[in-house]
Amino acid sequence: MAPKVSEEYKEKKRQDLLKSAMACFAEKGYQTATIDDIVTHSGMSKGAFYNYFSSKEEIYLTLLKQSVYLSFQKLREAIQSKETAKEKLKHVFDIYSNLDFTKKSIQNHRVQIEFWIIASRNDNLIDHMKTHAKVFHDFLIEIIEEGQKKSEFSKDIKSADVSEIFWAITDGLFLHMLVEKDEFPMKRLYQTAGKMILKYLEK
Amino acid sequence: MAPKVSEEYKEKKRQDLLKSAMACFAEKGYQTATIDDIVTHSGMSKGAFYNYFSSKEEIYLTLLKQSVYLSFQKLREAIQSKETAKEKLKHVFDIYSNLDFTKKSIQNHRVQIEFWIIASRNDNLIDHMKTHAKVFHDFLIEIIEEGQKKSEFSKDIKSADVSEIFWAITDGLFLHMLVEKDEFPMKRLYQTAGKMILKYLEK
Amino acid sequence: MAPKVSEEYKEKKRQDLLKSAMACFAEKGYQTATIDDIVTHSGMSKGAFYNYFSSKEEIYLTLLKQSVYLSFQKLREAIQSKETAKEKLKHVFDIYSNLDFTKKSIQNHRVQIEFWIIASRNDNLIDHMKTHAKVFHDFLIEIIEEGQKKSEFSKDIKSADVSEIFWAITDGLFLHMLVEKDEFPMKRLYQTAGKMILKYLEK
Amino acid sequence: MAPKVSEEYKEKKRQDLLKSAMACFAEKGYQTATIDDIVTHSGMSKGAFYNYFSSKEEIYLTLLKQSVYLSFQKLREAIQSKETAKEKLKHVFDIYSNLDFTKKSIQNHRVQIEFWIIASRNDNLIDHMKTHAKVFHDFLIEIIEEGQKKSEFSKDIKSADVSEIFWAITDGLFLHMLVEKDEFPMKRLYQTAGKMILKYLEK
DNA sequence: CATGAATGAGTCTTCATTCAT
DNA sequence: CATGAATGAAGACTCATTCAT
Repeated sequence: MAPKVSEEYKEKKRQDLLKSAMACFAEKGYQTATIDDIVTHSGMSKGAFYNYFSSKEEIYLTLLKQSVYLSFQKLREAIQSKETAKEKLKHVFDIYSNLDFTKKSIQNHRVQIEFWIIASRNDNLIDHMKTHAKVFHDFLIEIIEEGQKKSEFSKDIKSADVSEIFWAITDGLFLHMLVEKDEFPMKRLYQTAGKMILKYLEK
Repeated sequence: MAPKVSEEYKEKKRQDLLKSAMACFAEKGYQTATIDDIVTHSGMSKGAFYNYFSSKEEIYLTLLKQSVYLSFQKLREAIQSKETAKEKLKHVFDIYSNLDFTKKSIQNHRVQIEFWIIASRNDNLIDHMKTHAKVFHDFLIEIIEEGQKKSEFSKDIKSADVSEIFWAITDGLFLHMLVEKDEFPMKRLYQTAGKMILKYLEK
Repeated sequence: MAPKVSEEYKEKKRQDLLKSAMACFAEKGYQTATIDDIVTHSGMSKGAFYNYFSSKEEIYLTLLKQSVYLSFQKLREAIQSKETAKEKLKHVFDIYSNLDFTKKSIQNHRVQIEFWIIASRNDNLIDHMKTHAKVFHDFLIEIIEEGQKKSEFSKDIKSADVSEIFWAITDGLFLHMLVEKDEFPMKRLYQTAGKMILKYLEK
Repeated sequence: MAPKVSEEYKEKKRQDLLKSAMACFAEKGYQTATIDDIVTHSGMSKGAFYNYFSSKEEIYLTLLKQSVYLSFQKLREAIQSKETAKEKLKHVFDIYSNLDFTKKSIQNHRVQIEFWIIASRNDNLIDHMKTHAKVFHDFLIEIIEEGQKKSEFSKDIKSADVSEIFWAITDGLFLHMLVEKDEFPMKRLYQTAGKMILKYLEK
């Protein structure tokens, strides 16, 4: 027999909880945010929460998987129209430097970085983290190696290292932005970093 | 009334507690590490702890202030002997790329990054953090501008931005190392980043 | 308004729920088994459950009343063909010593004993329990006194006490069997107990 | 350095908690009695409880071990002065039939029997239970076999079976007493059971 | 009647902090 | 000053029961 509420209804509630959880984890951090915070934020009851997620940890992980997945999807799509490796790379820099650095967006990044630290203390989560990191890492390596094949970029350069440095800059800048907030010239810094990397890649 | 114990004795106990606290916060994180963990690690009693620090938060803050201060001192001393700005900069890269990436060292960095996140949620701590960041930031700006004055580096470049990117790379790489652990070629990555920055700075 | 479904249909569902409840209470105990366990086991919905029983307690009580009733019916029927009191008594011993000590049967006994304990804490249930106990108790007393009248058994013996001891042995052995499980020589023990009682009853 | 409170003080508190726990488990049962019930009964705080026992389960187990141990100690001591096996056995019957069937004593037995059921659902506890049961079981077997050696008792009888039946009667009678309460002629029943067993053992 | 999502009081457990000794 | 037992507020999670659909 069909369930009394539609799947869309349930999915919406689930997403509401995820949104509330993101807001709470961002504001207070994983440990400090409570289930009560989340359900109060979402207007649901505690019991309802546990109908959708089995634990605080589970919603946290779901949140992370989802947001990482979504941001990677966007990245991949954005690149498709570009021809040369250099253009692709530039576009990646553009995307990151044009992110809306609204409060909400910043908070998402805070959750991501916090997770990185939490994961580093937990063997189960580490694998999870590595897998996600690899997706982004490989994505950039692919572009760089394409550029090397097409002789846009120097062949003497280790693509993996440049990719690693790019993501380090990304995470490092976000980390700093968390503290510096409004005064942080994220856009300009990102573009500068882009130039720096391109200059290094070019022969 | 004359104090019953010498100041040195008290200072030693304080330092013991700080060391234990660092070990515990590094291993478990600020929220997860308990006062019990710290006093057990240090061999003292809970009562003793509260004679030296008024709260868990206080020892955490003290720790951070102290450890940042120590690492900056080392940095400043290390470059004194160098002549040119380029040499100084290279030396900074060298220092970071030759850090001992032992478990203990990694854990200290984890504490630092975690603090960055915690601070970002607390207006009182943010100022604190900014002040500390500024010390490192200014240190690098000074070197870069010296290089620009001496025409070692291009004058078209914003020194503050390069400094910011350098510290972003530093924090970003440490963040990634936390997860990748032993397999992470920190040294090579640091040297690559150094080359990248130098190439960008040079005319 | 005419009922929408037949009485048989409703009774069938009720019995299904009772069976499921017995299985769950047996497996997990009254407190630990949940309504969810019961409805999952029966394939019904929680709402359906509450159409047939007003509470967890109610289904529990219903179960107990029913199962005690059933087992007594069997006992009474089994005796009818026997002539002498001694034969009747022996047959009771036989019936119990030949019960199938399958997992399911053991679990039923567990439920019975557990109910005994739960009832002992609740004045309403105690009367209930006493009434049921009395049925079994009187049944045995009747046989023994018949034997005394017919001079099969010694008249110096208090029939009620022997009956009480018989049921104590029965419940005690089942209790021990719950723990000893497969290794428990229930059949032999029951027969030994039977001989012991008969020897005592005989002049 | 010496602890600030004596070991006796701590042991007393521990025993207070055990007493309170026994009272609460007896009154409400393991599942229904709460930590709050126990600490309220003992006049301590919830936190204090967890200084002495790590969980509700732990205090429950401790309680069981202790009370079983104590009652067995008493039993063994009581026997020592007796010469013949028959006298020993009679004395065991006497001890049980002269137990004070006060409310408190009855409640202890309720806890014991309830534990038997709980243990039967948990593989870890079952072994525990078997071990305890064996102590009592072996104790009786020893006496019976001594009587067989000395020709006080028939050699055709399986000592283990008689022992098993004795303990079954004991537990069975206690179970029934829980429900019948004051009206239950425990003493007389126990003596009757004793005669029954002795008659069976004698040649 | 059936469904199963929602409710929220109730439970165990943790832990920063206090304070009598 | 040192000790560590005591405190109790707070938090994650459960589950019998209700009720809108």
